[in-house]
Amino acid sequence: MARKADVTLTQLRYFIEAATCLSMTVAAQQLLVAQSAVSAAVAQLEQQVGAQLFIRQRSKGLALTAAGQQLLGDARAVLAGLDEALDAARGLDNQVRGTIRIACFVTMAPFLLADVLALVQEEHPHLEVQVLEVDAAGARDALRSGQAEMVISYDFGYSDDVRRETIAQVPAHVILPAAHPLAARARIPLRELAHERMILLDLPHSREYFLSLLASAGVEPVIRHRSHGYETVRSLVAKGHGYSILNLRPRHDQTYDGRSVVTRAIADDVPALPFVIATLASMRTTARAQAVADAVRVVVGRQLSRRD
Amino acid sequence: MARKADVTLTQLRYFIEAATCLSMTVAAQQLLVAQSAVSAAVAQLEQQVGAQLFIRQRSKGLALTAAGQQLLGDARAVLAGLDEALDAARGLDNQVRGTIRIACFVTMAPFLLADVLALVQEEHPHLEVQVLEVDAAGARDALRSGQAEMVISYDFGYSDDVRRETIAQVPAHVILPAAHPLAARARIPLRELAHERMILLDLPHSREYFLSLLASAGVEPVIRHRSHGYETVRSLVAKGHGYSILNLRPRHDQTYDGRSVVTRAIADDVPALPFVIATLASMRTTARAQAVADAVRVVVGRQLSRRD
DNA sequence: TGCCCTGCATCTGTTTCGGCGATGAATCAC
DNA sequence: GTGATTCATCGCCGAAACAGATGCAGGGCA
Repeated sequence: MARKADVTLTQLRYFIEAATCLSMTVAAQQLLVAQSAVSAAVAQLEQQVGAQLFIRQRSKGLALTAAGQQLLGDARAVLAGLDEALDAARGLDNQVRGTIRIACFVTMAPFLLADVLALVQEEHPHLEVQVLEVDAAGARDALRSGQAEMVISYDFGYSDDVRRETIAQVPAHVILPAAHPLAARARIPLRELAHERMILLDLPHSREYFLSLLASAGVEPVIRHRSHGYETVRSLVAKGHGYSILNLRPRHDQTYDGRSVVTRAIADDVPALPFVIATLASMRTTARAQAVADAVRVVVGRQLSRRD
Repeated sequence: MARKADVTLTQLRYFIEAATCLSMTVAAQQLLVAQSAVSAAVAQLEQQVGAQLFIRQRSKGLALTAAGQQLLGDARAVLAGLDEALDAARGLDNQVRGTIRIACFVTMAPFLLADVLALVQEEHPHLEVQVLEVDAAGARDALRSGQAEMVISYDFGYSDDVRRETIAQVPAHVILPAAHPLAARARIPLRELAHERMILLDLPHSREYFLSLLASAGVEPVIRHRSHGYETVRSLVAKGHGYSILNLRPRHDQTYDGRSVVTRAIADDVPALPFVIATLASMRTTARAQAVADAVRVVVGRQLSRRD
């Protein structure tokens, strides 16, 4: 006996139409196929189901058997369910609702997420955003594994299979203890830092970036401390342990432990960090991702204009 | 954009297997097809759905996108629903449950139905029998149109597309008013009825049968009354309006209006009426029909043995 | 850094399957 | 009987699916 697994959607569709019209000839016209196709499809379906579905009344139409009646209803339900499932899968790409998972580079999170999430919620109340805070390696993994549909980060030399949209350029700056002699200068040449002690924000890609800035000015830094934590670095600097180089810049200079840092521009012509929204090149951009990207652009634009 | 109507069950099955294995290569082995087939099927499905379902991680497996997650669950549900529907359609042919519609020749109904229905209900509590009382033409129509899956009747010269199983032979007999001179005879030669007045049970096939019996004895009957009703014929006979010829024979000779008839065998060697169970030759006999047929055989067997 | 292994995509030749059109068989209406 | 209707069947064809080989990219390892 033929296995039910071999039943075809076409067979079901032809059967439904034939059962609806109670005529294979009419059904064939409706379906824009030859009558023989309908006849063959129904015959196959009957064989595979193992039950007679129609009673053939020569020169009259068809009549449904009990099994046919039963299958007609069920088959309609199955096809409707399939359509619904496909629409749902489609809809997930095209509607700004449901859930989107994104990743955000850890140091950026406190600067952006609150505003971005608020803006998205305002614009698209039915879209829920789940955020993963990641480092450079984590960003790549999150994209690849599908854990995150998009990543907010710097441009960590992503491979070609990652699509990047640059939102802004974030210049590096120097932070110093308030009492530091160099704090008197408006702009600090990196060369001047050669013999100062440095507090390094020690994150995978950031680390190499900071060191490359100094190297381009011929400076090999004296690294006094390393930390994964952005605020930890600031407090170490404020306490007088050394200077640091950072990109994002809080709106104030206070630290958690009540001190403060001073922020100074870099006099050298050094590259800023590209702030990007990264997605997989192999994935079509969904409307949901676009909505979040829009919010990020707006928030970043606001923060840049405030700083001027 | 490709229409969702072109989605194939094979595509769904391959997709589900690939999503389950998180690998097209493994899925292909499970499915006993080439890896290229799975790859192509998934690619087509993605195109037709209009959404990306997998994230391809070279040299690693696959990861499901949000749309893929969604579709995986829905597709499984659809396939399960389809299997269920096919099983249901199949089951209707193989299980003795649900509903069966049969037809019964009108004059037989009061002799058989009560016992048959009781027996079926006893043997198969989950099987409901719906009965249509029909004449000879109605029996044929009921079969053809699917209104009845089987018919209990005499053999009305059904065409070849009707399968007949003969259950019994029902001999014709003569009924007379109690006071009739011929009532003294144990067996009555038809020739003796030549000048008697006849009450004809006037039903399509029965009519021709009764007249053919008389004709075979060279008798052209004097028809005094015709009636479609079996009991009407009996009461007319009891009242003395004439004689009649019938086949089935009540267990008593009383009539509704308090009179009685006498029943006498026919002396001539005339053909009995074949009592048959008729079904469409083009339909496989279902277990349900078989169950009812069994009950009919038992009931008819009982009634014949009682009469001896 | 170079090599191998893995895993998906793609290409090519082959086969299978579904559909078309014509024909046949059975029935009904006239 | 004749024509019309309706479904089944047959031969042919084209498109689609498949298998197998190859290509390509990334990860792991030495």
